[in-house]
Amino acid sequence: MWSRPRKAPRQTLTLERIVAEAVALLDEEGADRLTMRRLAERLDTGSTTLYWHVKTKDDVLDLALDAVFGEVPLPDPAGGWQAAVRELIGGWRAALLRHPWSATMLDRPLMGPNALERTEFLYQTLTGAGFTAPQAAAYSLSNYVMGSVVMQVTWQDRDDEDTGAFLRERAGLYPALAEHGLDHEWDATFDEGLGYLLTGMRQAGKPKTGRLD
Amino acid sequence: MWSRPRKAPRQTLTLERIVAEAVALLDEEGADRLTMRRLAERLDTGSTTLYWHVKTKDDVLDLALDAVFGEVPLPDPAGGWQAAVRELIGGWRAALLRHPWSATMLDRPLMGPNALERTEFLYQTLTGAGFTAPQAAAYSLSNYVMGSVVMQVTWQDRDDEDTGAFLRERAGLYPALAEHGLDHEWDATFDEGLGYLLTGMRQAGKPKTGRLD
DNA sequence: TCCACTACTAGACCATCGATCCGGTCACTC
DNA sequence: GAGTGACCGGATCGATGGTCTAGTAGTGGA
Repeated sequence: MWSRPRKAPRQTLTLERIVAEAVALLDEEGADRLTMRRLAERLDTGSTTLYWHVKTKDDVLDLALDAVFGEVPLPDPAGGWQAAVRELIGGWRAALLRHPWSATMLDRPLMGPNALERTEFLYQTLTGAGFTAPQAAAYSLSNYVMGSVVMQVTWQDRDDEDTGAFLRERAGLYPALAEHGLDHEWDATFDEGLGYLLTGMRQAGKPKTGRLD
Repeated sequence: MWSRPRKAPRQTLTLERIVAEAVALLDEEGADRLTMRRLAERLDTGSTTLYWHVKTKDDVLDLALDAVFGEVPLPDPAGGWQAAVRELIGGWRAALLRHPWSATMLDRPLMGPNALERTEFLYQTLTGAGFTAPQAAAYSLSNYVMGSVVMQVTWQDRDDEDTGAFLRERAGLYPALAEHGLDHEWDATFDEGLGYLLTGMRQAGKPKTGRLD
């Protein structure tokens, strides 16, 4: 998708409008309700027309997902690498949570310009902090956000009543889970886990470079 | 009479056979090639028949996914909590990677008995290690595995040629990414990130309980 | 011995989807 | 003012998830 050359625009229907409407539709109705027909209808056109601007439906999804990444603010690096990482990752998470459908789509290559820009920022922040091989750190951090969002989106809107009851019924089988796993303070838990990662990264880096704090 | 084919004996089609065949089909052809028709064909029956054993296709997927979790060995807790966690999480990752299609399905509630058993084990290991509130730790760890698998599955089979070329062409835009982000030693990187997490967890727990080592 | 009942199977069918074919229309350019 | 290429859409294709209808084979009861 990203490597294909862009067609010249004309007027009424533009790629931007398509993407914006796709995001709106996804926000309002969810991933499984996005069909080319429905999207076309909202844009007051025929489904065929969309295929002039876009090769497949997957293109629409790729573009919509990258639009979400575009909402992630790039932090000011002046506050130190850990603050920058926290801010970037936090914004990353917030943007994905604002558009819960995006969690279902993280299994596609994030090669859009917005996603790449954020990843590049992460790598630069980490190398700037003294990591000579920032890959593992960047990998851990992005894995952690992705996983967190997928997990939260999967569980938070499901009837907490239902899962709660389900697990409590089986408290005999899963005692620790039933006792500690039910109430979720998503934000706090996320921050705590991010803290673990940053602590570990600081520790691992220190002996080598002495700069990571 | 004698030329008539003997009708297959009773009990030919069981839920177990359906799930096993679904996993095999998913392994061989991938998630998007699993259709009820194809699955029925492989089981030498009609697609309708499947719906006697199963309510929807999602049921098949839920069962198949939980079957993958069933492959994750439960470690021996005797070696200490960190070894147990490493072993559980490593086996978790390995099982998912053996069935790459499973990465696409992590956005559904993992309420199967096999998945729950592993989660319970994780919670028990962590509480046994002295974590009074093991939720954040368990959350971090499972998020990390999930994210790692999704990331690796997304990227490793994609033509490394293509993404490599794509990024190198844009090395001006994404210098740090092009320099450090291309070669992947998946296993080592995963272990390193897991190390960060465990270090962070140890540090965080120590002052409170003094037992986490 | 017969009959009802359960477990199970299949073909035809429905609505819907992504995508394409083919036939247009409109705004520019030469 | 003819032509060209950007743009649009109705009809349609093949495939899918799922249901309806119509069974059949074996089992237990009377």
